[in-house]
Amino acid sequence: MDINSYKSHRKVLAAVDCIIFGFDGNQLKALLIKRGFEPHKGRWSLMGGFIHDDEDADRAAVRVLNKLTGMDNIYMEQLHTFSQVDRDSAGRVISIAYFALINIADYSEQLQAEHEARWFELSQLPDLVFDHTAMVLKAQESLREKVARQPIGFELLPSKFTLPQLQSLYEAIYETSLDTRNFSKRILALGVLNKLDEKEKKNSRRGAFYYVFDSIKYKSLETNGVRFI
Amino acid sequence: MDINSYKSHRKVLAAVDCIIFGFDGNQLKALLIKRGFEPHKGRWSLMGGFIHDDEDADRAAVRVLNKLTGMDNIYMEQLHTFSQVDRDSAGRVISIAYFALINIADYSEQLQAEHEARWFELSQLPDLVFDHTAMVLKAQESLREKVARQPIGFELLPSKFTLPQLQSLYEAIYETSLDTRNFSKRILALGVLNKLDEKEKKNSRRGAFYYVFDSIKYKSLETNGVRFI
DNA sequence: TCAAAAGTGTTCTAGATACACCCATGT
DNA sequence: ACATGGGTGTATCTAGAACACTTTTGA
Repeated sequence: MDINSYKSHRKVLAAVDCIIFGFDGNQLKALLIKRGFEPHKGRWSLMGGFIHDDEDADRAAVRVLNKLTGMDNIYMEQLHTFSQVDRDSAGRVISIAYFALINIADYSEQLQAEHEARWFELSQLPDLVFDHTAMVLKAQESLREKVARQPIGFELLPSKFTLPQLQSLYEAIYETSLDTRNFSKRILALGVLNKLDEKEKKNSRRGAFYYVFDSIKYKSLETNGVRFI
Repeated sequence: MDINSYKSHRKVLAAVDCIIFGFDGNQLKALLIKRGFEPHKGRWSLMGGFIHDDEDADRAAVRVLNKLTGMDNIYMEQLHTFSQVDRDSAGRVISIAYFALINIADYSEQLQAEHEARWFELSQLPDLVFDHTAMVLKAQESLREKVARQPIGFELLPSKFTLPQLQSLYEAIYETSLDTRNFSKRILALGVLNKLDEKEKKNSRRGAFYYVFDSIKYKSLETNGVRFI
């Protein structure tokens, strides 16, 4: 704080916007809504909301996400604050952007309909209001950095998943292709996956074994940080 | 944005606070000021200020930093936004924190006196107002992550510097000690340093050669990212 | 029996680490 | 001559990259 009186400074509206990532087994996607009010009513937008008097930005982001998805305990982290003077055409609003990772299959069709929400491939985003496109791009960049060092990629998958699914998630995030042998070696060497007896049979005749986390080792990786890719 | 009218939401004050890192050749330090106004007048604090109507947070941070140091073109990046409801005892203020890297030798004694500013070792910070201690800790963490992948460590040094100085900078940032041979091998292998004929003779009888960046290769590292450590 | 995805091992290479002595110079 | 910090090379180890075939099973 510099100059004396707090009173001599104009206040601003403070909002949060959520970049919600999901993975459909194949593509990395972002959840967008049709904006329900002016300005730009009817255009595609990130889900967002103003910060209330009695909550900080983190709680506002959780509230906003919960409103759209009905979900709690979602992985979410603050991304960046966007504060261009004219970013919102309706007045001075600074927005604290968050990104969230959810298991796309858990997302209720009903809520989706209610909010006119839709999953978009990142390579095929529609025109977005304000600076929301920049937010999504920045979130994607940050996701790539994060997911290489913290075990958060799993947040995008169901609790049981197969190695081919996990590999395909990493391939989608990095827009690259990985060697199956090296991938499974490295991931299994981390010792955070437990193999189940059960197989997933939708994708192949042979079927692929399901895995789940060893949540104890998983936590220790979370605090220490590791190279996943 | 969620619920309709922008008008139904209370506005907040928006500020920036700067964590200013400097390196004295030995220790990594942060620049703090004696707060000149209430609340908490006279206590140690980060340099900060409110965001003006006609500027975004980045520009506010540059302005605030310039006011304290007289410097321009300083490396600075947004760190995190702090928005706890009661973080500022004088009212609702959200603060967008930035960290800056400066060459400590460039910082004018005169301005230091004017603002009652002082460099503090990170391990010996005084009590700080509000959540400023948390800001410094987060900045330190972020600096460590950043400096390993981007060639920003150099911002803390004079334009001519010696290998022992550079090594000692990395040792200070990571609070570790590095092998001299391996360090010089790796750094020189990056090909971003040019050796001068001149020697720095203050620290030893023999003297250590000065180096400067090869700014062209340096830029390409900046965009691509590399492992420095 | 065949199509389609799952699963698995070895070699090679490059980068990281460990490690110790001589050099230059001012006093 | 000696004390102090500067500068350099080699051997070893480890993690990552490259690479192709066999297995399973439903249709």
